[in-house]
Amino acid sequence: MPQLNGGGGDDLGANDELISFKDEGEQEEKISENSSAERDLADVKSSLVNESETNQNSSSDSEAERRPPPRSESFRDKSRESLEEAAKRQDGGLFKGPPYPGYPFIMIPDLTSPYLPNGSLSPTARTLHIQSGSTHYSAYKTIEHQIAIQYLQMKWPLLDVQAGSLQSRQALKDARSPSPAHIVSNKVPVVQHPHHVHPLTPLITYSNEHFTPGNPPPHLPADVDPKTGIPRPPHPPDISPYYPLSPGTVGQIPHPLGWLVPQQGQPVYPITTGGFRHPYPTALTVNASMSSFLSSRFPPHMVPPHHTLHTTGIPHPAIVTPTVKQESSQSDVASLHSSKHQDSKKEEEKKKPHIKKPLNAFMLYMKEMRAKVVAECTLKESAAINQILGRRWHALSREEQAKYYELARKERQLHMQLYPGWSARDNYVGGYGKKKKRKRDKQPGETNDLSAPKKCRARFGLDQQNNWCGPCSL
DNA sequence: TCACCTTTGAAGGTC
DNA sequence: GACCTTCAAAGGTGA
Repeated sequence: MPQLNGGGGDDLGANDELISFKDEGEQEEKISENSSAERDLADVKSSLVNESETNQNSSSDSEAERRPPPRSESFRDKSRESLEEAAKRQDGGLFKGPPYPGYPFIMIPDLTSPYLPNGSLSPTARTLHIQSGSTHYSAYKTIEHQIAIQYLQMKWPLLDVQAGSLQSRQALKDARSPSPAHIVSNKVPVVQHPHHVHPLTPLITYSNEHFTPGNPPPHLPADVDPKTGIPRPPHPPDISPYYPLSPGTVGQIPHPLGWLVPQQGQPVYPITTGGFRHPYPTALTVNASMSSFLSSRFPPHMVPPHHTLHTTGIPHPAIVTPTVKQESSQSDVASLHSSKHQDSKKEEEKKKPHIKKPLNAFMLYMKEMRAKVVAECTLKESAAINQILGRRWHALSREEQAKYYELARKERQLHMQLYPGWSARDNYVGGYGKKKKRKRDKQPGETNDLSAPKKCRARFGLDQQNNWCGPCSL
């Protein structure tokens, strides 16, 4: 399988990415999850039913010989079969584009990726970005917009602001005006509440809770979150909901760089000099190409500071300040009331902000697809949803998976640039070898007797004959 | 209130 | 190198 890194020397990507598909033979996976929801669910349902049948059969020794192969292989085979069958049904003509119409990566390693192995933009890509930026320059009135767009394009090539999409450009231009487009968007219906949308990156959602939504201007139509009831700002239709144009997108925040600037009533991120706060503080600093580009293209006062912002104590949204969650009140209060400032300083130093791990490909996929699965299925239990997502993940074509691997690779790259000294071990509670919590004690390959779909079936009433859960169609 | 469940992948440690 | 462990997201569930 294609090495995503393409031998480009980038060791950030996992070498074994997509290798699992080798085990699946040469299946012609022309099916994507973009197949109709019904068909997709039917496939999932079929797989789950087969699995359940397998489990049922496993209880009978007399049928042991007729039992399908081990579960994992069984699933893969079944998955392949179901895929092939589905491919036939679809007559090969229903392949719709990837969920990111504007996605510029054609997953040919190092041929189209605008990033050099070292993570910086290649000259060609940079040129493209600049050119596209020029195009947008005519469309936007303010230079602030230009900075925002350029930065978005550089950091998140998925963002369809440069795809020449008149719709997207119009959407951006009219971001302040109400548009129902996001409602009818055919994209993955992950219209997350800003509270759940990472403000920095389209896909990583390190610490969404830092960005509680502000009150939208009265003139804006409030897209009310059905769950929370909190109004959401309209979202540009062609922009993946993961992209943080905003909690508040453009329209909600007066400042054109509002997505970079703390919203009112959000003291989490202190505003630095000039009020500029960047969600990925060092991203602009680290990326020399972008930095020089900004410096040369915009007046100094428009260019974000180049010094190490993140070292100044400005938390990245990936950072979950311990004081917010766990170690909060007690020690803080103690430090406040303590006359020993030095001790409190030491304590504060010990309280290193929790920098979350960058999301891997599957996590990125889950974040995108979860809402869709939840919408299609009555299930809301994450364990069950994750099982479905896991199956869908395996059902994805290589190309589609490659997108997420590529995204994950870039996220890791960016994360590593932002936090050079960070290690995944930093997040280990109690250090390696000391379990934070007890998880399931099962042998590799062993599954719990009560899988999530089974739980679902048990909960909603399993049709034992069909082994089918009516309410969720699984 | 919080661990658990459940998924895959990445990372780090151990042997 | 193989194997193991932990964590990343998510939200319902149960202790």
